[in-house]
Formats: sequence, C-alpha cells, structure tokens
Amino acid sequence: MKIVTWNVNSLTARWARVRGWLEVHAPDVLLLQETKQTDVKFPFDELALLGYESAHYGQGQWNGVAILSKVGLDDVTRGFGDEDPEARLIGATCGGVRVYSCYVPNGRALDNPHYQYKLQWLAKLRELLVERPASTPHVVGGDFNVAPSDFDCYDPAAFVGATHVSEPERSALRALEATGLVDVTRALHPEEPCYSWWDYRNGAFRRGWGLRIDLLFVDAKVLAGTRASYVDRDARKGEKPSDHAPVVVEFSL
DNA sequence: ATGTCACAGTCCCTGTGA
Repeated sequence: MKIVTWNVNSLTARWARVRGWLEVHAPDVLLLQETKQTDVKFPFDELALLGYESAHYGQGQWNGVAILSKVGLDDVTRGFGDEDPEARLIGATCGGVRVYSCYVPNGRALDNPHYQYKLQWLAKLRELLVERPASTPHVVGGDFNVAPSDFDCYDPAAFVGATHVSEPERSALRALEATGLVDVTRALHPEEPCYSWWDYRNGAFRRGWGLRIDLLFVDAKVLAGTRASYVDRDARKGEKPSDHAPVVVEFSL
C-alpha cells in the first residue's frame, strides 16, 4: 500500500500537476492539504475517472483538506467535532487503514494569537489519536508546520525566535508520538534531511534551503510492514509547482 | 534585494496569508 501526503497550495492552481502526478505514481491513498476550494469546486468526477474516490473538507479561500483513495473510503470524519471554523482535518478508513489528512495551523509568529491556536489544535489532535482503536492500523499525515528537530531545518540559526521550530511546537509533536506513533520518514532515514518544503522566495529550492514539515506518523503495525518512505523532490521542480513536495510511505500489512 | 505565489476584492493593482 502506498500512502502519500501533499500540501498542494491550491488544488485549483495545481490541478494539472496533481492529475499528472497521480497518473505516474498511482498511490493507493493521497492526503491533500490546502486545496483552497469549496466542496462545489472540488474535482470529484475527474478524480473518479482516474480511479479515485474522494472526500473533501473544503472551506474556500483558505485551508481545505481531502482524502483520495483507490482502495475504499469509509467512515469519513471532518474536523474535531467542535466549533473550529477552519477546515484542517479529515479522516477516513481506506483498505482497512484509518488515515487522517492534517493541515496544522501555521502559527504566524510566537506572539500571535494564531500560535496559541496552533498549539491548541495539536493538543486536540493528540486527544483524538490517543483514543484510537489499537486493532486498526493508522497513518496520520499532513503539513504539520513544525520541523521536529534542528536537523529538519536547513539553518537553525536563521529560525531562532520563529515558529515551526519552537520548543512548545516540538513538544506537541512528541506528545503525539507518545501515543504510539512514529515519524516514519525520519525513522527510515536518520541521516538524510528529507526536506519537504522550500520557500518560493530567494531561490530556496535551488539552494537547498528547506524544512521537513510534511510528516507521516504511523503506528507499530504499519511501521513493521513499511518498505520505504521518501520525499518526491521532482514534484517541486518544473512549471507551477507547489512549495511542498509529496511525502510517501509504502508498506504491506 | 523581504528576490514568490495564490487568493479575493478594492478587480489589472493592493492587502493578506503562507
């Protein structure tokens, strides 16, 4: 089974790239973030022609998450079941695996109210996942907007005092892992940066100025069957790329 | 060089978010 997470930075702007990527790579499940579409605009029919069932939690101008699956799509949940107005979380069961597509709030700045919203959002995600049934394999992927350690950042000195690297954010990710989840890309590649995001500005991609903020957390069952996990850097190249690259995990149960 | 991209509204430029 191949499951991929990809922040596409507008599915409207990225549709040709996403369609082409699906045709070549044919993942079983694709977790999308930042679709920036309403449900009405989401290309359900075009995706069905490619063999994918889809569930979308759209908002419109901002945010928006989706799950595409070739292996079934059941028990879809949207958000945390609270009053959060932002469309940042969708879950579904695909081929016996419970998957979540997460778009964690950016945080903006350490003294911005959005930063507290980010920490609260991560705490709610942990609350949701701590109660997951142990009998069901889980893959929790998305744009976490947190670089788990300094090794996940091209220049830690340049990020002192910034979001994405602060101790409370990293602690929130560790609390998530403490429920029994493993950052599978890092587990398989302890010595390679595996960056997943490069700013559009400053020629960041060409210069290797990246962060690893797109993560796949898997439980012990999935980890035991994992063959590979990697970043498709080629998807960051060429015409009209997203600023994020897809992150892949391949496993069998 | 704070050097890009995407969005909506103020609508062919500007403010906001990333």
